[in-house]
Amino acid sequence: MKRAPTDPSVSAPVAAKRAAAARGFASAAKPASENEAISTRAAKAAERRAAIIEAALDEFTARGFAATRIDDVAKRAGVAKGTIYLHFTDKEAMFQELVRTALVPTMQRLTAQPSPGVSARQMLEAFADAFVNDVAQTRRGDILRLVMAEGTRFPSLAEFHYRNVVEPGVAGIRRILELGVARGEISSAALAQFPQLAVAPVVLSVIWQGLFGRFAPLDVQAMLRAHLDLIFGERTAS
Amino acid sequence: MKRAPTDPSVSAPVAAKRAAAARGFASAAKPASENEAISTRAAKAAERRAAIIEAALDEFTARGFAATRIDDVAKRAGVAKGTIYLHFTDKEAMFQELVRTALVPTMQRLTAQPSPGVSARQMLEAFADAFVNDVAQTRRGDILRLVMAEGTRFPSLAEFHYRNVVEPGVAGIRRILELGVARGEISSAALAQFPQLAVAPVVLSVIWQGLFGRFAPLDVQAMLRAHLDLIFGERTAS
Amino acid sequence: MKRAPTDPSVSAPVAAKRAAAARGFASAAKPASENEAISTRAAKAAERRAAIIEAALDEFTARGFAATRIDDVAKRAGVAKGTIYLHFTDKEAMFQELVRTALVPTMQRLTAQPSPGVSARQMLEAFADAFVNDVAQTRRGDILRLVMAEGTRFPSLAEFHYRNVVEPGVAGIRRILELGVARGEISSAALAQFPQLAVAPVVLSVIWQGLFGRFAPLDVQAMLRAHLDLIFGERTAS
Amino acid sequence: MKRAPTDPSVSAPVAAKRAAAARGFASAAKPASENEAISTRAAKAAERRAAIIEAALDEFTARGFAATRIDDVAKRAGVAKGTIYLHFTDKEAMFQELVRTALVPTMQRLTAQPSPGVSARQMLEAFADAFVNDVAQTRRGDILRLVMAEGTRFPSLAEFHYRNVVEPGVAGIRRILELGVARGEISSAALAQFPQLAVAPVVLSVIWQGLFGRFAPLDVQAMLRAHLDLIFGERTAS
DNA sequence: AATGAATGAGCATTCATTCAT
DNA sequence: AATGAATGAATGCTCATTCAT
Repeated sequence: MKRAPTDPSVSAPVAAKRAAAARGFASAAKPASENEAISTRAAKAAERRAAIIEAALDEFTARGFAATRIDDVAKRAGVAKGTIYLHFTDKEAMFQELVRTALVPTMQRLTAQPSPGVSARQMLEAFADAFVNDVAQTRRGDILRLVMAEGTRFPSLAEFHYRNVVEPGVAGIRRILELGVARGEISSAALAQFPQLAVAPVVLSVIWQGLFGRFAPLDVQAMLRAHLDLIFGERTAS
Repeated sequence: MKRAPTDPSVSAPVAAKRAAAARGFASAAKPASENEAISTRAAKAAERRAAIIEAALDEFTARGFAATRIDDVAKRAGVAKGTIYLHFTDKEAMFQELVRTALVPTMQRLTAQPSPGVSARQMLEAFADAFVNDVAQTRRGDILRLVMAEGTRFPSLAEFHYRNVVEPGVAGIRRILELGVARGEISSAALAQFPQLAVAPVVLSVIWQGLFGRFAPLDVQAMLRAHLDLIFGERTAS
Repeated sequence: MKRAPTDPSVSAPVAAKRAAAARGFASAAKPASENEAISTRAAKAAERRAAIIEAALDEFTARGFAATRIDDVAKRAGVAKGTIYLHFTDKEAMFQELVRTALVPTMQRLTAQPSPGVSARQMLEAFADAFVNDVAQTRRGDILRLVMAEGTRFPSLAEFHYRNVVEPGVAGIRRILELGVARGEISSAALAQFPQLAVAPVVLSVIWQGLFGRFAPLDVQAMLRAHLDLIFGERTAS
Repeated sequence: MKRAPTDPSVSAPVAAKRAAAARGFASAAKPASENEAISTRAAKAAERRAAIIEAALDEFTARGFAATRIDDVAKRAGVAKGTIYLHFTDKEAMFQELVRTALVPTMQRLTAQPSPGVSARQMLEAFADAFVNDVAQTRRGDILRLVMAEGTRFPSLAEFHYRNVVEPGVAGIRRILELGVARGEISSAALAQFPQLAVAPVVLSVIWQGLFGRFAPLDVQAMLRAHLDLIFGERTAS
């Protein structure tokens, strides 16, 4: 099994710059210093940390936990190997810390409070669209895949995601489904008992694209729409 | 990440014996000699090979490819390390060889020819039952999970499974769905366009049980039944 | 360093046959049984032993001691690995036994009694010709090279060759040189003190051809003749 | 073949110190900093590299390429195994790199421009003396032996030495011989056609001392002098 | 804080030797 | 005697982690 560079087009320093501007993932670490010109020690440290996180995610999603080398993460982040250990106690801590925080905000947004006057179908459509736009087509999809792939080896990680991503997500979906049943939009009461059924195509799409996307890509959006038709009992034209 | 024995209750010799009786995986290698007492060289070799396969599957499913040590496979199989290299050229060949062949026969059986006079619902029910009995509750479920987890790192493996497991499986399901639509059992024509929707809960269940089964087990059978109700438009009692 | 087959054109069975007919090296082992048709156990064993010796020499000269694999010797000899251990206690014993006996008879012939009425020059010419024909152009040259290459690591082997090949050889040459001096053929008396000087070009040629022969072959015969001219004080035409 | 320490009298730290003072081999790496007390990172690295080179030469010359263990080189150099891989990509690269550079400067000096007003005999005498002092009696002699022993297995190494050591050396000797012929010092014109004849005793001495030096040492200096007498046609007193 | 050279435990693979058949 | 499957010690190389600068 040869080892290939994850992204040879990105040189280390460029990667560092790009990483410094990482959206979302490490925003908490960089307190948006009052002035861009001001570059305090703390700001620099935050930048570095963000670069490391960015690089680590790239490597971990591309290679998995075991096959990722700290050396490569460091190179990609544009820092020295030792620097990583100033931010993370060890490789596993880095992995778990990164993967833990990477999805929570997104999932919280995805399963946010439904607006009152909206139909269940519209809610699920919004959810599906958000998933396609914010997860399936971004690096978050890779992270989701990573959690599924490595979760078995990191029980605490799996449980963390269950508590913070899956459970709330399923609960949110269930609320929507119950609303749909209550309003008569959905005829199958069993669906609310297994909200997983509503999410299953999302899980499948993540796996599918990761394994087969290269040669047999799936039109996730269309599939999710067909799924909603199924749930809401609408007969689609053949 | 501390390394723990995958199954400390099984001593090496016992493992070897158990392996000798391995169901399915290496059956081709042991031609069921006329008499059990007969123990030819070939039979012994087949036994050993079966033991290695068994052990390797245990270790690979428990730890993943990278974290599995040949030494542990050997110990678990009750053979010396060198013996493994009499049967497989290297670790990766062993991994791919095992995982490639492990699912194909089962999947072929699962998606076999539907009996003529049977309803689409019955067919899918049979499929769901077979999956629960032969995959979800056996080691094949672990292997399926393993393919999902490592497939990204082994493109040829992913493609092999696509061609030999996924594509035929999806095609089989599609035929059933089309039959259902033709017979009026299924109202949603879009389903036949995305047979993946019919299989999605199966994929979800594999992932779910692998990650969360320990603390939040899923009643896969019940879920699949609910899913069929959804597909066939039957309103289940709440 | 990739490992390449020493002689891919020779298949194992053919090699065995050819080995069975090995000239010289193992003749002592095959007592020329009364009748060729008779193939006693002993004769078969001798044949096998000869095949092993032949194969071992091929491999050892091609790869050196450390890089030669018993497995390859067995394959080349057309016998099973275990069979080798019926004839030799271990790899080193095989190596030493082979290399020890391979040169002695030849060297004895090369330094045999000088015919009485022959000039010193003629004697040395005969020696040079014999060396070129029987050593430089045959596998014995490889063996000589092998001894030079591995001798440092096998002190007893080096000493054996000193006692049985070098010492007698040098003594023989010295006798010839003294004869030449006594007869007035040779003017330099110092030569007889260092008979090694007379043999030095022979040693050089073995090394040279082994290392550089591929791209810078040496005309050994011509060089040896020039050397004789030097020794016997004849001025060669430019 | 029992494995014995090459030089048990030298403890690791001592070896490192000694290596730091290695003559010639790694001189380029240590830029002779202004003050001996100054110990920059670069200097330390150079020291380490020199220690590794020294140790590796010891081991390689004592055991040959295949039988040398990286572990032993590391121990002897007083560094950890991994450190070696910071300086050389792998064992073969280390071997070739060391052996390639070890002889070139010496050989260049040996075959340097002859002073104009000097006789051919004096030139060859200077060459012989330099060889005895700088090669035969130093570790360079071992390296030369090593090249002869392993050259067959490393064609590129053999060719490198041919181009950089042998070819220029032979050319230099040839020039001297031609000068001698032109001046009437040398009567045999054939000698200039085979300058190898002038070097042959040098080659023989390297081999001889390596194989038989322990129990039958050769007075190389005297032999080379006798050889010069032979070349220049002087009759030595018996 | 940052660096990156140094460390050494860890692991895949090889191969001489043994021994049951 | 002959076989070749099985063994397991040996060894090259990797890479997470440490620490002197």
